[in-house]
Amino acid sequence: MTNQEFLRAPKTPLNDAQMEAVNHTFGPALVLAGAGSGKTRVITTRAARLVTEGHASPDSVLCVTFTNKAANEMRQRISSILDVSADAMWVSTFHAACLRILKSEHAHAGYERMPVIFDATDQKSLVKGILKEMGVPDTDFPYRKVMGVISRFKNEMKGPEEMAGDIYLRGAKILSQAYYQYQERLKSNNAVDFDDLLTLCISIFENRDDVLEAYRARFKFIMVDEFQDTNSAQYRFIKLLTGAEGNLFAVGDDDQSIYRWRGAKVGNIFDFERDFRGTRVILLEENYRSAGNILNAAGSVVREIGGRKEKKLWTKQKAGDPVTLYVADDGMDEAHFVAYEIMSAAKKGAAYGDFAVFYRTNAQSRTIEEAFTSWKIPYRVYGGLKFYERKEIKDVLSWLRLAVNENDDLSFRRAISSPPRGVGATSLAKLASYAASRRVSLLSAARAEDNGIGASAKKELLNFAAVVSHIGEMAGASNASALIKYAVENTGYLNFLEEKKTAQDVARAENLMELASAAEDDAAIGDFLDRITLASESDLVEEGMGTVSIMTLHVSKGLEFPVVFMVGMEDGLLPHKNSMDKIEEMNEERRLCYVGMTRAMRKLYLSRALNRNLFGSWNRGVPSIFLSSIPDDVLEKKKSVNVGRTHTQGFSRNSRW
DNA sequence: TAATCTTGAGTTTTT
DNA sequence: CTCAAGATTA
Repeated sequence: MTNQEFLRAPKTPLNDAQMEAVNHTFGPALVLAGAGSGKTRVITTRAARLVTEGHASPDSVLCVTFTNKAANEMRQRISSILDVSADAMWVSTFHAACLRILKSEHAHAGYERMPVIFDATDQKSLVKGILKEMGVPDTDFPYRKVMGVISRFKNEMKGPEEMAGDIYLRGAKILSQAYYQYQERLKSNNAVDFDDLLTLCISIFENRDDVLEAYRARFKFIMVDEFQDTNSAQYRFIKLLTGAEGNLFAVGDDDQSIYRWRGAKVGNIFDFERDFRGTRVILLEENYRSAGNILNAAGSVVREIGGRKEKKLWTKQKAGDPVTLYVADDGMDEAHFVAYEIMSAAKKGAAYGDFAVFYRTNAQSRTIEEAFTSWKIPYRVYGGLKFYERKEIKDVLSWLRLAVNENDDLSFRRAISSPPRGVGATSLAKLASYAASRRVSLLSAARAEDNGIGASAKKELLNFAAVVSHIGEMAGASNASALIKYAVENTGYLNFLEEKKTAQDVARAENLMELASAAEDDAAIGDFLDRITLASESDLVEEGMGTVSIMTLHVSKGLEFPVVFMVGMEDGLLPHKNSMDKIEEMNEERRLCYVGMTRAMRKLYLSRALNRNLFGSWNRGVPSIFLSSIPDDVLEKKKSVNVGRTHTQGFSRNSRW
């Protein structure tokens, strides 16, 4: 999983259960791998073994995971075990695998040219635009909900018709219209969204036996990581690809299922044995990561959930330090406690990279960051605003996307006003209705002589179209990085930033340079665009960076750190207030808590505050119900020592308490 | 058309 | 409190 584990791995022999899993060759297997039980090692060793023992050629193995980071790490580890190249092996995320399939098979899904991928931001503006046009009040149909419903139906392979007929769905009729429109818009932009990558592959497989057979013949062995997080579409995709021999090897842990709200079906783990007769179930129960007390405390939190696959995680490690529960006066005090503990350890020689701070909501990061800044502790926030979702990045990329795909009206709208060039809402509306009536893209409408736009805006539009065309012509000849540099300068975007010269704009200009260097490895701009829309922030987490890592509990999954702080252990935060009245959601919060705790190797700190400022008003902090699950003998309680107060010169700013 | 003010909403987000 | 989106004004 991490470098530490990787370096340690070759020295430790596999345990019996790991050995059984690695040596499993034919037929279906379900490996229930507890936190820190070496599941990545099992998958990679097995993949390598299938090849070295001659059961499979590299190109007949497909390994799917959820994050690029996990995929990259897996590939690296497999090739380091193998003496032959593992390049031919498909080790990737679900989405990247589907993208790759679609690149050859898109015609079977009704796409003449390979569609581009619209990311979350694009989806958002598409949905918002549709709702606005439909004149639906956003109080009744907030775009977030609408997007969620559409995604849910897609992942169940249900179209707008089925949505309209869903009697349990409030506002089904309107929602299904929005859904229909949404798909239409994607199609006319020659675009697909993340969900489509999967669902299109599924429908190709279901409608074209010959295509399905070809892929089945190729992928003799399929492995799935983090199986508990697969949604219906992903499971269906896997079931389709798994041929008659059923060489499907799934690894997962129902206790670490934290994406139910996104459509993940823990039930897939329970259905597995039914769907694949004769499944061999293997339990990995020995934990190699955490000290005894930490494992004990974490296990107690999740033990209260009903209907789990019962596993008893154990470790040979010593009990170690007790889990420390710090009761702070308020959020500031809590943050300064964390900073103080890290600072003291650092003075004794600990590396900042050994520490991580987890919280339930992004809003909690601010307080921690402020404390770290005042103590001069280097930190890095993971998650939050993604690099590729920053305004300046999306602005420049919109030019490139438009140049690559002239039907991309969404990118047109963004590019035309970045930087602003005297084409505003009125001209755009005219242009849009012209384009709609002739069924052409906005870009070709901009080039049209008879589009009825006023003279000055028309001139701007023609200039704009000329620059786009030029970028498009260059796209074939120059590499991605050079093209980005060209676009940054020739669209006037860099000038626009440099003229303003505020600190933010300087930072933005720097980000654009970073964008160009991020593209250096990609030859074609199209590949670069695909790669970054499928990239995520957690891909960037690296250890030994010499900085403290701070992130949400969700982002922490799959990582490990010697010392972990979990802040905000209060009812309303963890468990989150919106999840407290439904038992299933409450269980998911429990699992989330468990995931966070089991990231810790040596030392785990939990903290809560007696008073917490939320959205500008003070609330009394009620201890998290999860704390009451943890046995007293592994817990060491600490009262506030107000370490922050002395540091920040007295009861400054926010402290009324 | 673009900058500035006001209002309102705020869980998590692998791709 | 803080940020983003919409409304208003220059």
